[in-house]
Amino acid sequence: MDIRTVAERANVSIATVSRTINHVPTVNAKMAKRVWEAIRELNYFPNSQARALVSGRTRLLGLIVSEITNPFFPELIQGFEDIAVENGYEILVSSTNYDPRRMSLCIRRMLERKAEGVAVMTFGIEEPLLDQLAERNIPMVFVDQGPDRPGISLLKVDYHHGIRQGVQHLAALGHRNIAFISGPIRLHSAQSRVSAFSKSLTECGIAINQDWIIQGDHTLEGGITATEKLLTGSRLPTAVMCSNDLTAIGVMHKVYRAGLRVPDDLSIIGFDDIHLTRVTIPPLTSIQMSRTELARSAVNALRAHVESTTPHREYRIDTKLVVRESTGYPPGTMQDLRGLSANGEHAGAGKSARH
Amino acid sequence: MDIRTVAERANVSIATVSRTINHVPTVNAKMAKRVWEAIRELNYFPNSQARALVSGRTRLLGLIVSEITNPFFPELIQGFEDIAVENGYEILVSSTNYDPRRMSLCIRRMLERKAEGVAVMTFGIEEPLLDQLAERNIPMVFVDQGPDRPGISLLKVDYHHGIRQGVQHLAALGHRNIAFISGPIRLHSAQSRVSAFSKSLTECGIAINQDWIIQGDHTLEGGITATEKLLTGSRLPTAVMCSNDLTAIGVMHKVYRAGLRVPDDLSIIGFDDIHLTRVTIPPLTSIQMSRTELARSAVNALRAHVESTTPHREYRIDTKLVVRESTGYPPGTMQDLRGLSANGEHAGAGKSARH
DNA sequence: ATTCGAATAGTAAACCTTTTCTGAGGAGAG
DNA sequence: CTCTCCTCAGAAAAGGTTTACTATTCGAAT
Repeated sequence: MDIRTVAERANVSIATVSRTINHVPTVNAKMAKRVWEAIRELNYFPNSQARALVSGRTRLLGLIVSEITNPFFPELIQGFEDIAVENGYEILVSSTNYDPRRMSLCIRRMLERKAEGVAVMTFGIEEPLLDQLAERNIPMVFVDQGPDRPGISLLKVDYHHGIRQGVQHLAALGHRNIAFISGPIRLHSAQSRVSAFSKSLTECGIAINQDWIIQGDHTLEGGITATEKLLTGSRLPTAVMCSNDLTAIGVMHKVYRAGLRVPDDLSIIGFDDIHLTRVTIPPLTSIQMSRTELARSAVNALRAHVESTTPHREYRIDTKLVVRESTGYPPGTMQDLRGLSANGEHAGAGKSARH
Repeated sequence: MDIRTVAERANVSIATVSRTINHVPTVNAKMAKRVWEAIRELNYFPNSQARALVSGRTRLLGLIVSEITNPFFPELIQGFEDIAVENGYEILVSSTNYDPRRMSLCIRRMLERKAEGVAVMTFGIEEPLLDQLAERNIPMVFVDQGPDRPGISLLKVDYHHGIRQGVQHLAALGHRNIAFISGPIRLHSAQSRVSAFSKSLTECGIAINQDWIIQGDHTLEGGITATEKLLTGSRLPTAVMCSNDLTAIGVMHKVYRAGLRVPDDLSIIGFDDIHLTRVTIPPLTSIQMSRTELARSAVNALRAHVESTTPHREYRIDTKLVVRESTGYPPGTMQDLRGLSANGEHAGAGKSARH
């Protein structure tokens, strides 16, 4: 069943049917009504491939993420999809699993399916591969950094703001020995987070201990491994900041395994503020990077390029600290309060600090 | 740039190029080589819409899930994608968010994009809507139940096996007061899990207390709310089984908030065995339903229909108990052991039971 | 030498739309 | 009443591929 069937049924030409479907204003209201009726009766819907083939417009936005099993990304995908659909686009999601081979498959898929724009949310560097997209003038959005070309916009995340809040929060509680578990340092975003951390430490007058800056990989397991390294070190920090929440959850787990308590023995701060932070034990203090903002800006940027309405080169994304219960005073301070919390009441609740 | 450009460059007709690309055996090796070279030099790739339009084959498999932010689903999607790609298919994922309106959008998208087969992994009932797919003879896969028509396969999950193992495990530890937090009971799968639970209790000679069968909604919040209900009841169960892991994590959180300990005061068993169960505090005993199995069977079933090689009507999916540390003896028993674990060593590790 | 058949390249139709261009009909102006 | 202009429906081309059909070449069989 195709547009011709509808045309016959409504007693009009296929051109009229097409125009009706696409809401072209020059079609007579009476005829349009006949057409819509025929469409409903036949349960007709247009063939998107034929449509795309002739019009050159697929109304498809690509989204490349690194890992779909990291809860951060599904939340991002959800937002991206919602906003894309709101604007009449469909989305095509692909994940790289940090594998350059898969990255090139992703790109190929975007090309084959003729995505009109692609958001590259891998938080990393795969530029050489992405040249294929640039060559074909497909608008793109990157996070943090990207080639300076027309058709490319950047989502500039202000890591420093949130991370500084985190460090200040810890400093205010009395922490001076703060470790950082980074993401894979080949990722821009991971580097930016580390340097925002270092900078913030300096701002707070805290010395940087290189042994306490450990490379993780943004996974649960990475958090666990990094914590093992930290625990076997000569001196323990009193607080750990993590490059993402999954890492932080891994840290919490390992700390628990080691018989230590959060935040009594160690304060922990995550990054991303995924939904799960609300139910970890104790709930995780984290630096929020809004998925909705990220998604909205990405879609808007791509739309602006596609529909050639003055796109911006950069879109700013805020981060901010969300204090929960995984941060508290460093061990050895406030012994009076600590004594009080040793009864039936559970750890974090009684003594964790709130801003 | 199109197939014609390639043809000119390789000095052959477009038909030969097409045949080369599609590995049609009747093309002369020498020419094929020339064609491949031209393709590489031009960086050509075929237009998938044009291809699909004329051949009628999109090589696209649809996957409809209920919720992308529930970690179970990304794990499932990942598996589905991997196996689909292995077999030369691409996938089109859509989530319903338990909203019938979104479900019909999902279906429409599947139809418009001409998915060759659709796996409906919502674990629920939306059959009337899915008739549109059935009408057009699109092969489908459902979990547990589905209309009995040609072109439709079922993934029969053996809930009873895993859940019985769970109940037996609890019974062996001495539990007699076991609650169950179900999913939304309009879902087949949720119903099946409850009835498998009830049946298992009976098998173990444990009385069923209807007050302890509480409806949740497969979310963290649902787990928290259900636990609140449980806690305000006149009598507390000593163990809780949950219809999924997210619910269980919600329960653990609420139990922690209430100042109770897992498993000392309450044993908890989840369902699904998502990756996160390994790092909850304590690690969650859960009933495993393999995402890989589910994904593989779904893809295989769809392939069998599409490629019309004898598809099966049913594919069996196993479940099995994975014991971790959220289950232990009920409170009030084994006081001797309990006393021992009150020192620095952390709760679960010392006294939780392993099979 | 002629015919036949196999192998394989090329031609053209088909897939289903959108969109440009053409043309019909009606209204308004002279 | 005729002419012009405007509105809007229809015809037809275009988009990039696959594939059925046709054509060519070459070798083998008669």
